[in-house]
Amino acid sequence: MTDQMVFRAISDPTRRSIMALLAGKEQSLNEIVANYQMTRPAVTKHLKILQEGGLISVRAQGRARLHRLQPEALKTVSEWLSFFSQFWDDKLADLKQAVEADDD
Amino acid sequence: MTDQMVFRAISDPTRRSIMALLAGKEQSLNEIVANYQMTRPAVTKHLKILQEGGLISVRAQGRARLHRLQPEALKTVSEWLSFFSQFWDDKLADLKQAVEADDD
DNA sequence: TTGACATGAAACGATTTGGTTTCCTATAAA
DNA sequence: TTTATAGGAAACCAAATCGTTTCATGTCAA
Repeated sequence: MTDQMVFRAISDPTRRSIMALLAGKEQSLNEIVANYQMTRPAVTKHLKILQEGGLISVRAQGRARLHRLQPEALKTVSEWLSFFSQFWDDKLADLKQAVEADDD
Repeated sequence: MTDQMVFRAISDPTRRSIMALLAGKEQSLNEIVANYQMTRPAVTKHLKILQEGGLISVRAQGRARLHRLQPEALKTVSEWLSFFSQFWDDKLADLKQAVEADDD
């Protein structure tokens, strides 16, 4: 579950769409598939890559497997971004730092 | 220069490394190449993809072509992230919104 | 204007990616 | 204990990705 796996996971539009879909509630494979025109195995592969990036978790419930978003994995991206954000918006970067320092 | 091009551009570790390299100062192709073990044409291709994502700009100076980071393009990623950040850190998301609202 | 240097362009190749079809397994319900 | 349903796995394919080598072009300096 390296940093690279996260960046890889979010690079595909279908996967970002699935993340948005799961933001509301956990969903089974078939529920997710219903939102796309691709086949079930194709979606399964996207879910596997999201899982490898730590962006979703899966739990079995009977014969269904429920997929849940794990947004904390996006902190990797957030931290990477914050380095560059100073170049476009110092004010925001400073505030962000302050908040994060306050949290820890 | 769609959103997808930005996500594509940052998905490769070499390209993220080049971005960090250019954060300090603009650099010529050969200067950039000196930092990697791959050939010049390989780096050229990475630079092209970064350009397509709007993440760098290029200007000619004599026979050199200077590459400069355009970090504003990362706002696309930042905005995408902010949607999910509410799920892991409401406080930070709120502050961020407040700052951005103040800026506009 | 010749030579050196910075870059561009084209052709090629191995691997990864994103999709498919087909078949198999496991669980719930009748 | 069948049967329908949810999902997994394997084999395959086209296109994209990331790299290479080779050759061409443009610009500066002597």
